[in-house]
Amino acid sequence: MEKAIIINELTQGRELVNQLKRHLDPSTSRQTCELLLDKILSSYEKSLSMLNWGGFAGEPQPARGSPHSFDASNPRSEGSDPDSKDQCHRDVFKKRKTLPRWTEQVRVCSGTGVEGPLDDGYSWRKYGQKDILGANFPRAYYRCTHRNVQGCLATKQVQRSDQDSSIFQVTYRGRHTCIQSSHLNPASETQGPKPSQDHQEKQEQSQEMLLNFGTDLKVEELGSREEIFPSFSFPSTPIDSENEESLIFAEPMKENSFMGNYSPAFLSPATSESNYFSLSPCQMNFFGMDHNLQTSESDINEIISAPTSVTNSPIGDLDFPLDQVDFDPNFQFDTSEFFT
DNA sequence: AGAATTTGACCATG
DNA sequence: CATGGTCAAATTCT
Repeated sequence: MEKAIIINELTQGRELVNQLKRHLDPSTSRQTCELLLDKILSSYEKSLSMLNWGGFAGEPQPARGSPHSFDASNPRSEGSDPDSKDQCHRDVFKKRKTLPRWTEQVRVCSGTGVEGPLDDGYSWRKYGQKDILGANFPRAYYRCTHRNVQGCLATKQVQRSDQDSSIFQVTYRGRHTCIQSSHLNPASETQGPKPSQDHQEKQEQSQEMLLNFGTDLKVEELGSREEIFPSFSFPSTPIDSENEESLIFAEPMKENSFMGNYSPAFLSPATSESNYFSLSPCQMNFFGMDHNLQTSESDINEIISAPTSVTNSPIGDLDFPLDQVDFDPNFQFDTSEFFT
């Protein structure tokens, strides 16, 4: 498993080098080249760190959702009693706090200029939209379509970037506990749902995403950064400083037949958005999975008071802040210029 | 008809 | 009180 990931990383590094090679002409901005170099370095760093520690420094995805009870997760059940409504509200927010949260920057580039809904392989249902202070574009709120059916608590927010309207910042919250009916893998179904299947499932997801992107939108993952650190699990870490993840492009290797000729649509820090549009539709779909997801528990009491997942799962619950220890301390965050 | 989206109102939080 | 997040009725879409 880890071997495959490392191979992924290294292969990406090779591809990036190839890309850089193609960029070696005067027309390409030095910035772009440096960006590629950063990515290449990140790829190698990641691989090395994985080899060094024998384990995966950061989980590619957090564990599947903790077994919150469905009832609790569905506060709105046509509540006729206003009092209970308030109570439920509180529950909702409590839950929210305990959910892992991470953000990804996604660039949507389509030849026709149609910025469509970002399809990340899950089915989302929009439940709100809000104008955000200081932002040119409203923020859209989505939750998993299967929330009511399966109690899946995953939500996401999509915020279009002010500077580059082709960039969306997607903030995910909570993980999918639902089963995507679109692709029920019979092989894995027979094994039953086990916590240890997370990697596999996530990989399926990303593959599916790739397929979706291939036929529909071209989406690039630009990067991601973790937002929140609870204060207690990592006292020695400067909490105020944000940790920025380098760009990791972990597309599944098996279906990369289209990999040969992707265009240099590789972006470009927010400074050079204009020439990006001049490019023809992306020929390459890169999808980067975030390898440094962390949970964001802000209330220790809640963690302690919700030990169900810990006791139920032999593997342990990655919702638990301990998995921040997995955060690779030696990893270099050298792509900070990437973000505004 | 049922599902999804829109949109103003409501609520918690700082 | 301003702001961000969510609800839910109304509306649109399939």
